[in-house]
Amino acid sequence: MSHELPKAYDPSAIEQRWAEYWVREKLFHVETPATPDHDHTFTLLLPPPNVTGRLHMGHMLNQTEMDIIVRWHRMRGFHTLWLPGTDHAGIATQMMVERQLAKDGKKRTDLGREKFIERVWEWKEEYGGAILEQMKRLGASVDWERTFFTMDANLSRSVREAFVRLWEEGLIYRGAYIVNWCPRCVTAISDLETIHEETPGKLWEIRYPVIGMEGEFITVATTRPETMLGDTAVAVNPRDKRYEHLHGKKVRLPLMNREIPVILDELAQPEFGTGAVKVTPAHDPNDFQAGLRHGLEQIRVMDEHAMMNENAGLYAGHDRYEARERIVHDLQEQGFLVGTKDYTVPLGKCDRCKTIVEPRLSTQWFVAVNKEPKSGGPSMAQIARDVVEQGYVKFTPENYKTIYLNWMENIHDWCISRQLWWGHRIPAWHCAECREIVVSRDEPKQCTKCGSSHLEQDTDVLDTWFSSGLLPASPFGWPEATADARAFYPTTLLITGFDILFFWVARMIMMNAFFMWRDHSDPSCLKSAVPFENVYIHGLVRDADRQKMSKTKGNVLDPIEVINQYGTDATRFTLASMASPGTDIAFNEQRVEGYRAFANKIWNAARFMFMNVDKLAEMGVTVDAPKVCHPERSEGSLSSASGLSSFTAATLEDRWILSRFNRVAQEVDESLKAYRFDEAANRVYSFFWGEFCDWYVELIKPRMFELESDAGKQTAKTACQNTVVMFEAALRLLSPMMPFITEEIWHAIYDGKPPVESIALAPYPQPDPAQMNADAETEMAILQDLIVATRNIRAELKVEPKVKVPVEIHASTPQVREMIEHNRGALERLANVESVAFVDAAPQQSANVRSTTRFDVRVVYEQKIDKAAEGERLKKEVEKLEKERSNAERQLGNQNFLAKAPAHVVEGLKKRSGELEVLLEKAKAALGQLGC
RNA sequence: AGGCGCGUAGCUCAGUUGGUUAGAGCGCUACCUUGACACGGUAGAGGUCAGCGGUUCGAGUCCGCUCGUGCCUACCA
Repeated sequence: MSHELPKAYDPSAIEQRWAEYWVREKLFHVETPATPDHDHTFTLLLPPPNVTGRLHMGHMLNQTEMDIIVRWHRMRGFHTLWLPGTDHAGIATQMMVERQLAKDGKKRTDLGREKFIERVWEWKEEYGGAILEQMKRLGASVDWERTFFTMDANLSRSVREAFVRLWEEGLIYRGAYIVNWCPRCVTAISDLETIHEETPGKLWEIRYPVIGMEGEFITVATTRPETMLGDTAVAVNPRDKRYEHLHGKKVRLPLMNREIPVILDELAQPEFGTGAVKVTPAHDPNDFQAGLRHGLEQIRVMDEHAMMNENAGLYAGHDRYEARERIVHDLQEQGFLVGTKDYTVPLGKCDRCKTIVEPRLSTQWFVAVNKEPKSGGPSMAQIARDVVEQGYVKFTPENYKTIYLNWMENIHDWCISRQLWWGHRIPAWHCAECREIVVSRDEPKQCTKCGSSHLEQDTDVLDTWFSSGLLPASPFGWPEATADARAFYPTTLLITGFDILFFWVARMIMMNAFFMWRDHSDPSCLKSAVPFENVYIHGLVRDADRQKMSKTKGNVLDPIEVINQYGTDATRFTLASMASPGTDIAFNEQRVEGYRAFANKIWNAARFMFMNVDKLAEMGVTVDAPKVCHPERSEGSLSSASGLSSFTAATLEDRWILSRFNRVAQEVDESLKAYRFDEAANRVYSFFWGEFCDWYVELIKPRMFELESDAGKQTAKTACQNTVVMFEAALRLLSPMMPFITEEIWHAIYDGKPPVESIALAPYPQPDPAQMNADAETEMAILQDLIVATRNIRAELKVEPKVKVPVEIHASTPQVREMIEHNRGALERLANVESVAFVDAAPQQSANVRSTTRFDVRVVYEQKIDKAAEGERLKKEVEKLEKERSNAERQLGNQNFLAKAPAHVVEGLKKRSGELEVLLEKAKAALGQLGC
């Protein structure tokens, strides 16, 4: 093989190419298996981004985590499907197109519903794929062939099916209730889409004169005085003695001059304020309920834009806040305003446009989540609780289980209708003759009640989350029991952010579990009804100062720009290395720089490897590329081998790196099983850089460079072969986290003729206990200590870097001595040592000596040293050792400790105590030698 | 108003069921262009684990309180 990697690592030169290759070759496409095999299938649904979306850091974190898990499973031989799609995003998309129309001075009503929807589809075709294109640059290994859209024909069919079934079960109802209304979006929104913010406001106290009782008033308080125009009663608590004399009376509503009754209702709480409350059934949810209890008239005083309407008397035509000012002014003028207080109100705002929500009486469609279906069985919320309580859906981190159950416990009916045009139109038709509502999967020809053919479809569309709540069953063809559904449902895992836990995760569990459970032939089987078996919830990506990224703050980082600057691999690795469960990520560009350096390190290690392979090739010595088998994907069985069968463990460093690799492979597997992306990333990082590059490569260099004799060439061949084999395996280990650079180097190792089309299809290294070697690790640790100690003395003595020095070594045992003798070359090379001499007695302590329990090493070098600094260093060490020793002595002298602590802890401490004696003695001797 | 979480080196964070010497990256200091890499190498400085009290042979880890800080949920005028 002959390889020419460019001198500098340049991610932009390779990443685009591989991203396109993976898509073009359909490498991550999976067929539907003929026979389902859930134990060896891994399915994951991409939380579908909005068609209006642009990729942000949150997406990138989410997708990096998913891609790592997906690639890891795929390489371990699972039949792996990562299903992508986009969401039609009702309000957001409609707003986008409306804005486009506004540029031509047009409104959607100018076009009419049909033409407008056509425009939205055109928009979607043109711009809707942008975010998916961006995803490709991240290397997301999704099955592009299966990309869905929530308004595709088959998904729309699922939506209609779900709606009709819920209607038939009596779980969908329509009626006039108070809903959260956004006057800017001109639609109802759900409770969840209303965000509450404590906002400073005012509390106005107004007195209503009691009719027939001159000089008598009832004082009420309100934060929204404009609603008083719609008051139809004043409520007092029946137990409230203060108002007993007013029972059955009427009051005159100021400004409107309307007579309204004093009613007795628990709505009014004696402890709060004056104990009397104005009742506005058309503009407040509590008042609405009270209104129903007392048969009060509902007077709407605002229109859908929150402008005061014809019922608002003098104030008609004014905006709600303008009207408020005028009303307060007029009340003051007319002597009805008793007081004004500062007051903090929890204001509801529209999640999308931040407009203050107006509670509004309007006719909407609702899902009764707590109600039992007509044909029997538990409610939707009940099933949603059951599947989680019984562990069929597992949350990581676990505390989200409690949060979820808590929310599910207090869940209210869900308003699912929206007064928009873009979305799934409600499959209900109103009879023009008899007002009957006909709910149907297909457009009905005639009214089921009176037979009239004058039917008009309801104009509302469904909440976007109604359709996404049917994922992942819908793209698999629900309600049909398709082969896809059998093979891939329930999905294995869902990875998402906590911000959509209630919006989406909870609704998916609720809707899927409800329908699948009822579909199931064996209804006791909740296990197979769930939409996914595991949920992993990750944190938020914040800026470097832990601030939430937001457009208004201007601290939003565009992942594509970060990628352009540092490369996708480095950016992915950064996110992975910081993704510790349960915590947010403070995204720091310096960190990305560090991981770009890591990629560069790998790149250069590869160049070193290829340089030597090529040098040998020129001498006629061939180094073979390692053989890698294709994971047996149809079987789904895990490849048990580390892929290191052609590694020759000839020397200590060989045995050591082989052992370390297997141990690291094990740790990475364990980390990923627990979604510890940070641990997995850090393990691979420190292995590749801190062990493979810093030690192994340095240690084998002598073997690589001695090419004079035939024997030398053979030694070099083995060393080189080992490097290639180890490198190749390490690439596979790293590949899920850094798919691009690993793919590039991997193909280079195989000289463009790899055993499979992609490293992503090669087997993931699995730990092999037979290749682990505790002795080699211990010996290597001693050798490393020896080298570091020697370097340490050199630095302390300020030996010129280029000067080689002789050392004397006293080994604690013959075995240690033998090991050092075997590896004296390493010591000479890595610590710049001229010669090694072994001595029988431990050398006298001095600044030239370092001691451990295994060896003493003395550098033979005469140089005036900084006595003060050396003394300082030794004093510190003695202090530290003494403190530790006294701790140990105290513990070991404690009968309770000896009796209660586990044996290995006691043993360990005894051993350490012995070591401390030796080390302390030596350190003290050194200090004495120094004359301190 | 309820609920949850966090506070460990200058910065960003690890620290698994309490167990011997609290770690990493970046930054910092000194030295080094050694035949892959200055996006590099070698050595080093830096922590009373927010504070107080308790449980325990033993606490960064468990419990209580205090201070600081962040988030979620909620129809009280």
